[in-house]
Amino acid sequence: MAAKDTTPARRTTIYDLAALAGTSASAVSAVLNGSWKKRRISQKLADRIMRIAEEQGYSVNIQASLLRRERSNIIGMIVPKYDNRYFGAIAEQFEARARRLGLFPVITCTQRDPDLELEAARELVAYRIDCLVSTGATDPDHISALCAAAGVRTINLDLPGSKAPSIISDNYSGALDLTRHILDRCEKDLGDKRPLLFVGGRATDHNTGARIRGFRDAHAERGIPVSEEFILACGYAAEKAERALAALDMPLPRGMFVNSTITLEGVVRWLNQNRPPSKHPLRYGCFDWDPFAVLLPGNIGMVQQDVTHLLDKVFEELETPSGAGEPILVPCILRTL
Amino acid sequence: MAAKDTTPARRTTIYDLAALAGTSASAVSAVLNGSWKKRRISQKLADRIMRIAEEQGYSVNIQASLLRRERSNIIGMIVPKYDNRYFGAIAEQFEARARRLGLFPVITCTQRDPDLELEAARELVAYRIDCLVSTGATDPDHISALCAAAGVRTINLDLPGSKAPSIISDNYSGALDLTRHILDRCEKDLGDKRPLLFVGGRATDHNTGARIRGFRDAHAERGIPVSEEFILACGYAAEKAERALAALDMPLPRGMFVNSTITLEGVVRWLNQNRPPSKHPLRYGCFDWDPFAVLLPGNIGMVQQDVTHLLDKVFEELETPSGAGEPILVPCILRTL
DNA sequence: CAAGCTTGCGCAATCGATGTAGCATGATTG
DNA sequence: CAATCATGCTACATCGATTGCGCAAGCTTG
Repeated sequence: MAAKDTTPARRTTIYDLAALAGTSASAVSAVLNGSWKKRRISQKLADRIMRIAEEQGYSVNIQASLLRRERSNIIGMIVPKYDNRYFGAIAEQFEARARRLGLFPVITCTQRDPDLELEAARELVAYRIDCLVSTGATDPDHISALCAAAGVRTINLDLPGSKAPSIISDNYSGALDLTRHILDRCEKDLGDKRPLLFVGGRATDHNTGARIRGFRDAHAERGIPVSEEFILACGYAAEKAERALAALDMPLPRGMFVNSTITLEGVVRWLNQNRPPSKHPLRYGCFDWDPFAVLLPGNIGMVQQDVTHLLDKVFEELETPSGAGEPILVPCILRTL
Repeated sequence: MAAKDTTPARRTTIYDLAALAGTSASAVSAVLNGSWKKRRISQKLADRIMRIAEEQGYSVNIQASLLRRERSNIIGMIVPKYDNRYFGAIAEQFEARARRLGLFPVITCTQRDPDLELEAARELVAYRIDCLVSTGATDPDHISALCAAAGVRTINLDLPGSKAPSIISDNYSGALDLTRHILDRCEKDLGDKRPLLFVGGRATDHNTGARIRGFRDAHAERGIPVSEEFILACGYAAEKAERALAALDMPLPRGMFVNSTITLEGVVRWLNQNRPPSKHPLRYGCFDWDPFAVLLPGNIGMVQQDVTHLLDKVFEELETPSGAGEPILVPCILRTL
């Protein structure tokens, strides 16, 4: 109890190491950041500095380093949620790949909240990120504008924008395939030829729009008219789906197209409480994949978005910028069950 | 095409703003970081600076700011995976709460890889984080040591360590409750009184150890002996569970205790391919919760870890440090089905 | 009206790492 | 042996924001 915690423990700096090694801070810096060969530092001095740095448990002050350097090598990503396999996989793979490229990934989860998205983007910009990947952003163009003003590139993932290159799934084709499959199975298994019910998503968001087009076109191919009441774009949240189903003003169709796994949670919950499958056999498919949802009775197909391929494109864009334009479409994988 | 991208677009600094406002950089800095009242800057000047900053879309250079300041207000977290609801919820809630406290959360996913855990910790330390929360870390003490050397506090979450305060679920009680429940149901539904099969996890990790103790004690209460072969601590990954089940050298028990949702994926996959439930009725429970797994036939209980409560404790510890000691146990919630 | 406050603000050092420019020293060449 | 060159290293300005210190002008007070 001599001095009461008089150790604010100033971290070792290159100056400390320089003193210990009897050399200059420049030499230490050069050795530690790898530029020492170009700077004609002898192997001997390099070794000594390295050894001392390790002994002292030295760790660069990135803040100081970045302040001086041109690029930060920090790459930011905003992501709506972590409550499903799709975004989870995006986050994991994004991190792994960024790291492989020597970049430092910083991912922020914005809860599908437009204000939070902007706030998070602003914060990341303050950290001088080199590039921001906006995943599933509500208003990607707003984010791009904000970043552009600070000279930060953006890439849109999952939902397209007009001010930055966008990489998204081919939602139309995915929905077309899934809808065809559900219609087939409804007819084959249940002898039902009526239109399916589309549940979940926001009618204003690009992906839901594309999926609804695919959904409608698959019906049109078969000459099945789809009236408005069959489209329940009630939002993504599980509770919203439950409420929408409860408020349904017609007999529940035998086939359903569920627009996301989180929506599926609500749908399944509602069905279990209101339409025991024994009494009301159903066939449904879901846009997005989940390993347990795959096993649900009645689930006959899940569209898995190709995360690896999507991120391939993101990192291609990162390395050789092509600029904004038509979204790059990545095919989905239909997993029939 | 006049000059080919001759705009490295140097970001606006406080000096630029000072020039525009006809004042000094100190004044600008004080106004923008809120310390201007203490520094007796007039309201009038403050307003002018604010206006100009907004017009210019100014954004502080956090690197420069942090370099000068004492604390960084960055709080780091490492997390093993994003492929399940538990860690997803931890990440989401951690971010939200950190943000509410004015901290900047940086989460890194370490893929259950001990080397990556250390590497990530080292990197976060370089960013001068104020505190690191190691979630489910393989070797939390190693991380704590590394951080301590740099004067960075650590808090262990989900898996305990001896060198930092640890906040974990009460795995023993959770496992005891779940095992009792499965045993009851096996007897009631199937008339089976044999021991359950424990599948998944690493025997060396604290949580699996505690759960196995709970598992054994619940059997002991009923006088059911559990031999070694009933404990399959084969790792967490789904494939490992499948292989372990395939290699099982005895008839498959009627009841199972599955140690995580990711393990459950493997178990269910294997069962579906090898023991159609119709021919081999089972009762199983799982430590960890998943909304779709809840609906699986045969699944009769899931233990949900209380993420909100766990994070309450983490942030309590953050605000009023108590130091290392016995892990703080947070009760789990058994969701019977 | 001099001494002492208060108000409002600017100067300059500082944080730690980086990289350019330059200075010794020894080796090589004509 | 002088001129040239390569080698190995150091000094110092710099990045942008923060902050202790101090200065000037206006206001009180006796």
